[in-house]
Amino acid sequence: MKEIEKTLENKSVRPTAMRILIYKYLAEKEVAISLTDIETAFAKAERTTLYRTLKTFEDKGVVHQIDDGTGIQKYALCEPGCNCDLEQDLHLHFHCNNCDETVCLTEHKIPHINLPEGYIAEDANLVLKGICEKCSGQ
Amino acid sequence: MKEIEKTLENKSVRPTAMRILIYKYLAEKEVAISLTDIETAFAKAERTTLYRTLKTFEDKGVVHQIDDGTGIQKYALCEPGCNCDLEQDLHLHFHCNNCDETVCLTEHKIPHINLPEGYIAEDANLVLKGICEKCSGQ
DNA sequence: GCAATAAATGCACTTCCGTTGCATAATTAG
DNA sequence: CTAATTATGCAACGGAAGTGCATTTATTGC
Ligand SMILES: [Mn+2]
Ligand SMILES: [Mn+2]
Ligand SMILES: [Zn+2]
Ligand SMILES: [Zn+2]
Repeated sequence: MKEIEKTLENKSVRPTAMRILIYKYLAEKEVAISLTDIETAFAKAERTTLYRTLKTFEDKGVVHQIDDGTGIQKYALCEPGCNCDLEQDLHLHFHCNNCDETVCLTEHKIPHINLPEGYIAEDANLVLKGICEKCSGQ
Repeated sequence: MKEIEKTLENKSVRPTAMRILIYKYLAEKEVAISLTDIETAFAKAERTTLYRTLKTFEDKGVVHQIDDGTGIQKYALCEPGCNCDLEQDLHLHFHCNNCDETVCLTEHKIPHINLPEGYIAEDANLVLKGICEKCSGQ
């Protein structure tokens, strides 16, 4: 479990008890996680601490934020070597209309789009919505 | 100006005074509009009426809703013959990080994506963010 | 035209989520 | 050990979406 502490320190995030717990929680879930999810999982902890932990993780590149169109901010651990800032690193996300879960499809990059004259793209977000593999019965 | 009344009636929306005003407002703006925008433009009108007008417009296919990632719901008039439900009608949206405006790029459809086994796509949202033509100095 | 009915509007209030200020506790650096 | 920095706890705020219900306005059947 010293692994996690190493990972956090490498990203200059001090490995406090709470942060390690949250990291572990994120690591064992394979879906995008909201603040409310974490709040529920750690009912005794302070909401603000959880909130700021996520923000710190985001700032330091431990997680990336996901906007899946539900209006609720979600987060997922960055892949090792992930470079969220760079456009070529942008993968798409899938939101299941049935189970309401959102997953990263890290292998599926957002295709390049030719914009009209004068438009300069700096970032992109592509969310597909439908039925996930778990819910589609296969 | 009977044009607008006709358009609304064709979509089974009763053309009340307020609705016609809001329609005109949407028509003369070439960017996506939020409830707050409309609230500002029609300061004397009731927020709820404006809110429900947008919802009615959306339900009846007068406007389509736009999620540009700002967390604020925006709306734009549907193109004549637009079929927002159908996947092939999905166009992308561009949000300017400078002027904070969002526009429909109705000519740019969202490219088809090959999802992993088991995933069934029903809907999609693609937002590009960057500098718009007005702000890019050309 | 008039009463009965349906739809639109106005007002108040709520909920959800994200966010901030500031005091206290814990950790780190000198 | 002390001072400075950082993390946590608690309370409160704010924006935006949404709802319930009374009232006004429009529509329909007669
Ligand atoms: Mn992701
Ligand atoms: Mn659009
Ligand atoms: Zn699912
Ligand atoms: Zn712009």
